[in-house]
Amino acid sequence: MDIREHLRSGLSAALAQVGVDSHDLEIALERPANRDHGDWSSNVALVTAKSAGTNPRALGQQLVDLLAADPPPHVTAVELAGPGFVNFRLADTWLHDVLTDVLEQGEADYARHNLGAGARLNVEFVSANPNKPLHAGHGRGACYGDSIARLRERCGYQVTRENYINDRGVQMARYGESLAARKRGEEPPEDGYQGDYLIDWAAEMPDDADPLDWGRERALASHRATLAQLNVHHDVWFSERSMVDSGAIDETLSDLRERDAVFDHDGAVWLRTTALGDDKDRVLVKGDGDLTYLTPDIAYHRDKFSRSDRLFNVWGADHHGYVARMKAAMQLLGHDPGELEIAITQMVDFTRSGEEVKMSGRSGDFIALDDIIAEVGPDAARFTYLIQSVDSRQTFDLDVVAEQGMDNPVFYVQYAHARICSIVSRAADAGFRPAPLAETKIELLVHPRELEILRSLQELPDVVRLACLDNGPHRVAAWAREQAAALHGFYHECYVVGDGVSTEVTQARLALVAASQVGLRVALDLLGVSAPESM
RNA sequence: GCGCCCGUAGCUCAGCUGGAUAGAGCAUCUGACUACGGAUCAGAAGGUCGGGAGUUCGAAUCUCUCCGGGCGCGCCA
Repeated sequence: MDIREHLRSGLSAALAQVGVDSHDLEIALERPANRDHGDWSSNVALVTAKSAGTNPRALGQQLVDLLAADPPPHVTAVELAGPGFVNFRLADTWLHDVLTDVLEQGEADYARHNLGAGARLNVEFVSANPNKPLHAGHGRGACYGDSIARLRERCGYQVTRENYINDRGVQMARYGESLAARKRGEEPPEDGYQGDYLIDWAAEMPDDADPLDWGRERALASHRATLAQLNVHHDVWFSERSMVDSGAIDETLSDLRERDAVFDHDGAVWLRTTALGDDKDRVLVKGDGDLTYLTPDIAYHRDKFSRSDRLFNVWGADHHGYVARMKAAMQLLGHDPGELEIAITQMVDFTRSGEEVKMSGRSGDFIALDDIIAEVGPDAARFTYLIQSVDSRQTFDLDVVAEQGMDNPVFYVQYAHARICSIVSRAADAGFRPAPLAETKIELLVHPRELEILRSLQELPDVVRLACLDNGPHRVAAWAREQAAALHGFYHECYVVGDGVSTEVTQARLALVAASQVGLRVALDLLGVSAPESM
């Protein structure tokens, strides 16, 4: 049971005794940054003093006196501090409860939540054009989208990972022409695709193949292989072209027409998005009868909604301007725009030896995602993409990330996991077998290093919940680093197996490292990074 | 001009639904194994949280404004 439940009910009862109604109040409890302020602290007195017609310190003192007279479990002291904080000091036993929780719930259930209540969530990410290999910039969205999916799965959503294939329209026609030209040994057309990869692909292409169809499959095979290296696997690859054949696009247009969401003007068909927060109305069908890019996109989102309760899109920074129109379009189709979440990932810069590595979309002059993975390895690539908030522009230093040393947090975390495996196997060699928790004297865990591991583990459920709520997997990466630091520090000061260590302490510490391992495995899995047993 | 993101230690970044003395890694300096992997650990130093104003018991966090950087603002995709 979460210690905060105990403290909350104690505070709630005390508030009732002094005549403050706390029923509709979420009593905040936090771990003070400063240890001198105790193990847990509440600001209820500061928050409620005004409405109670008193001042925070006076109210706080009343609460402290009541709580001290009848302390909640584990509480050894209750103190008033600062402007009116109620601070709790706890016996180490509260952390021993954390150990029990972690080991009883295990990797499968610790830090699992039910925020989604089983709702079907469609997470669409990557969705790169099927006419070139994935480039380094795609890596961020790929790893982010996949970790979002993992977080949501752990938090009670039924997730579908989806990749949209823009396989219709002029850019695909140009791609087919470029591929055919390369096949003939010619340069691609001026408005075609210039990248060297086309030379290789053309060489692979059978003489009788349709360049567009074959080229589409070739590009998708390339995407699939690259993503697989990053441990990213989509459940659905959804073709834009399929919506022409299925009539989904026409259906969408008539649906919008029936809802009076479109109007005709200057020979084009317009969507009324201004009424819903967009800058201007948007053309769906151009004067020449062609569709704009927006129309299939709307049809696609309409289709996703037909099979999902909620949608989550990962878009690059260059697409943030389309958020308002897509939300407006969904609203015009009768959906709650709040059920469509769109995350924007800021751009990534690559440096090597401090020098910027140039990327330009023109003439296919880009760093291939494959090359990044080959240079730094899949785990380092994933961890690096994910350790930073996607709201910030990222600088990805290839030298630093490729280094298998201290500059590189992924190895630091993985090493902590490998080290635990090593300890366990060492203990096994010395004749120690994992004992049932009931027979383990976990109350022997009193060293500050031991308790630090447990404090950190106690935070993991909160970290996972928050990371899910604010779509920030980087929080999990930061936690993993902290847990690893706690483990390494423990390792140096507390021997698990050794001449001066009693059997009981060895058993207790084996339980402790097992719990740390559970936490590390949960975190690494959410990040899609492997947890090696040796390195 | 309008919209979104960012501005925190020398560098790369956390912290942002308000909490007490603003954190981590790297870099710099000083230390630590005759027992579990030194890819480790301990310590030191390092700050006008871009500037200003406001909200209040309290602001890196919320509001306004200004400055600086990035990305967008098509009957292109």
